[in-house]
Amino acid sequence: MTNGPIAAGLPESVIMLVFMFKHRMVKTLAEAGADVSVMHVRTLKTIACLGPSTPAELAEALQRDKAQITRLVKPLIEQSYLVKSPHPTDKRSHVVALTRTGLELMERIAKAERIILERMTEGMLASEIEQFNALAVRMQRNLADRQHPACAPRDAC
Amino acid sequence: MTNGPIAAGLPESVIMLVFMFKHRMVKTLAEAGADVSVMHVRTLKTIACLGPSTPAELAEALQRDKAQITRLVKPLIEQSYLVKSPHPTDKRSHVVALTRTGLELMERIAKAERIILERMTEGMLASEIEQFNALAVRMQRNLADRQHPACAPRDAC
DNA sequence: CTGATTTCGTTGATAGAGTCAACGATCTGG
DNA sequence: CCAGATCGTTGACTCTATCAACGAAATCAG
Repeated sequence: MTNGPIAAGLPESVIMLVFMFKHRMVKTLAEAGADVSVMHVRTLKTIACLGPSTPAELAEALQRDKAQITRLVKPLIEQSYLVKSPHPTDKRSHVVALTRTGLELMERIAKAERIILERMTEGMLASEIEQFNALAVRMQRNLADRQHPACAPRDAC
Repeated sequence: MTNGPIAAGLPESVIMLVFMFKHRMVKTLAEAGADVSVMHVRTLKTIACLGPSTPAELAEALQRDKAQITRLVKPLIEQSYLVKSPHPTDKRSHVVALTRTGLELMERIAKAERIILERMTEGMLASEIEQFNALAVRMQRNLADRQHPACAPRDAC
């Protein structure tokens, strides 16, 4: 029934990895003078990936509470990285889309993130990186709530 | 100079994986009636690994601010999972150690965590799990601050 | 030894991240 | 049309994280 011995350090190593990655991102963003947090960056990336989106769509894609989406999007609109337009068919809702400024910010961020990723994967084969990513996705899907269709596997962008 | 194309989804997949793992841990801990957070669990595990430790040692092992260690340890002492004893040679410091109650809690937590890990690694080969873990450790070390000796690679327990 | 500096853990302040409950507005199905 | 579901927002709260300042103790220089 089991998969044999499970590496006890598995959670630790990944938690630490993510912590360090976020840590570097925060520092890099601060140095770049971008007044956004890691979650703001993930929000922007998700919108770049999905196209103009409703808060509900972002909440599903990021697996976050809709309340948090509201609070993430607000400063991004204030800083003109996003624009809010009324939803075409549902007056309760609206869609947020990247502005030109938002796209420019994302380009700067992508450049910074690329440097971090290159350092992170230093000395690793492309095939190793690819496999690591694939395994992360598999485990993520294994942990997803199977009862809840919204948590079904999503394709990368 | 580069490693070729870097999977753009790498940060996303790992961030999401860690988020989901923590999410399950929080739920599991609540169900088990353990009034501790994920960081509390990591603190206990670190002490179990290192043995009786000073806050400074925990801060280094967990890569967290010493202030946060103070705040993590406090409720664990209040709940009698840890005991604080004076440091043998340094009157400024002290050591925290697991109590019998703390060890019992850790056993319960280990059992719960094992279930999560089995689900997470469902359908994966032991070799895949092992390799994933090894790659995570390598990337974590690549990101560690090389100037700062405290961030040097640590052996697992 | 003595004084200057450093280090130890604690505390306060602040910010980010995440969750839950409630609400008004709107949509939808009967 | 009306009852119930859904949308985004807000309030309140917890956990996580960081930085600066502090008293106490250790250490180092002279």
